Amino acid sequence: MPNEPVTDLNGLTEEQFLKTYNAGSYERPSVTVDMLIFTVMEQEQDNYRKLPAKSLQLLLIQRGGHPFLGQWALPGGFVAVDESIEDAARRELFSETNIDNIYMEQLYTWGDVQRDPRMRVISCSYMALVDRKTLDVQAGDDAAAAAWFEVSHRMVETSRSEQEQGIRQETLVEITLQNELTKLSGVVKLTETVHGPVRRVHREIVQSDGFAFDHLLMVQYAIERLRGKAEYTDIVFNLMPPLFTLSELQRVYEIILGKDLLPAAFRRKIADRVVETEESTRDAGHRPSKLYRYNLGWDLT
Amino acid sequence: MPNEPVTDLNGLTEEQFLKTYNAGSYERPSVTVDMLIFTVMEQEQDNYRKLPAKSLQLLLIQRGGHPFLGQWALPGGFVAVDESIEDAARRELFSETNIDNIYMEQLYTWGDVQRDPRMRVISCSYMALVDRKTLDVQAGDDAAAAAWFEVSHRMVETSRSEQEQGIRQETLVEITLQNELTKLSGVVKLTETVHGPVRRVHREIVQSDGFAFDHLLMVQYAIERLRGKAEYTDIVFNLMPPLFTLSELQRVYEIILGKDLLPAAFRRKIADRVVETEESTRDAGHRPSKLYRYNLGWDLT
DNA sequence: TCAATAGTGTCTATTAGACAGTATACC
DNA sequence: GGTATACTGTCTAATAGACACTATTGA
Repeated sequence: MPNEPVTDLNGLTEEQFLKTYNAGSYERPSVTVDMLIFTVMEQEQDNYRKLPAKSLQLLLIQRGGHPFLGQWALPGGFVAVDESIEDAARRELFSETNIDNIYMEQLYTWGDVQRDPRMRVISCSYMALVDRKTLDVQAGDDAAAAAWFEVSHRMVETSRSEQEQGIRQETLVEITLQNELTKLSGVVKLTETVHGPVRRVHREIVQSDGFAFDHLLMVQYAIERLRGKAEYTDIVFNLMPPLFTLSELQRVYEIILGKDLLPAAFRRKIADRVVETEESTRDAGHRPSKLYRYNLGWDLT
Repeated sequence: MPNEPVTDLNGLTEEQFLKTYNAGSYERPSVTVDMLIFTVMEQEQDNYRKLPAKSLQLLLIQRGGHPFLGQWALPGGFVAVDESIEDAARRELFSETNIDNIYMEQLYTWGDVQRDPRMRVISCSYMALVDRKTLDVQAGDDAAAAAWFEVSHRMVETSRSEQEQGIRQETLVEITLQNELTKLSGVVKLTETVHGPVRRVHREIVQSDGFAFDHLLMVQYAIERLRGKAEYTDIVFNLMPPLFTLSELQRVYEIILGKDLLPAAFRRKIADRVVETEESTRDAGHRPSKLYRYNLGWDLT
């Protein structure tokens, strides 16, 4: 006994409605994805004894056309109408790295009206984390002017003012991206207003040298998120190779958190996220170190 | 001494390029915002001594046309081409609540191809938190079929399987929204896969009774985020009136976190986020309670 | 007086921070 | 042997959990 189908004010059933539906021709924004692909690289060491220094790296692409010709931008592209946003992001990610199964998460959707001088473009940003060793197997590849840049950032100034309605705090964050050939830098102003319990953060580019679009904001946001998540998730392990020493792991945490950690406390804390293997490092100018791997599902029931 | 302007392969400067730029006429998705507006309400109490019970509430709107005619959906609307996403969200928020300066944060952007049966629609979801007392001043207003629903959710089943490549864990979350007139319920399946350190979460509606579109997923996601943020931010204070007792505050935390807290420990923890006032409650059938207000900028330098 | 909530003191368990001290390969 | 890193033991400080206890109002 079939139900009577629901009809709307025009007496149409849902099926009839959809058949005759006309999407209209009003103006729509374009939608893109922008990828923040991070990895950790080791620098060469002169002293055979010392461990190689590590640094956080970000993949950028040099623009070959207007606007922002010659400047550096995040890899990305348009989302097709018959493709989900996540699929578009994975497509871009794969085309840059040639690897599958990379950690990726949606970060934020940037929707200011004037963020692209050509037309209205809304951009959904994704952060991806890759282990450099896996990446080495097959990298470089196509993407003409893609390059890795060492990421560094620091707070250069903070000012605070109390107003009738609340508090306003401004922080300037200087972000530098550099490699052997190029050095890019810019400053993002974070304005935090507290009005009652309502906190609002506003980001603004106050100085930018070589960055296309609003991508500097995305970089700042991504670093902030990476830092935050490093403290309460296992996100950092996505930057590690399958086998690693606890010192290496600690270095990566230190780079991301921007502070030194005490070995004893660090080891205690990550003890159950990690499994010791039989293998160890060799040929270092010092005591060898046990290699560990990530403990799959340590936190699941 | 002006720099030589950069020209592209066609010999155009950026200015010339933008003047002649043609956005093309390929198909674009529509972009909407969907608002998750939460508040906390008090139920009437029969026993004059007892404190009124509180519950988390979400604002929904009953659809007056196809598709999903008669079902309930999150308030929302299209983002105009000359309006930022955030402006669109604030516009929607204001049109539902008639108040300004409400806490609002971007949650997630939903981009599956088939999420709207009419056409390709990408939706950016925002969560807003309002104190019910402020809201009472002027609410109800226009929005024909808007109504508050009590939100409850519980895990109904968890299963776990180990595969060659990693671990897969499925959790069913039952979400119920109800008020005096209507009871909606649905089940969301969360699939968490761990493959190496790469964790991925997939959400899927497995049963839905009265919810339009994929809005049940948004509700589940928002609850998860609210819970998470309650633990490490002051987000909860956005649900409180300007003056509140510590017991009231504790109840709201308990509702959101889904567990009971010990008064002594709770008071210690929030002690410096809060300022005692001269006022206290009266006419309760028991010892009166000091009223507190949020301590603006307690964490800023 | 008593029901119901408000609020405090204190013991214990757990976790984080600090730092000294031992261990070990390789040139 | 000396250098640079690997790793552990233990004291202390800070924080969270548990729970008993006292305080205060209005019907």
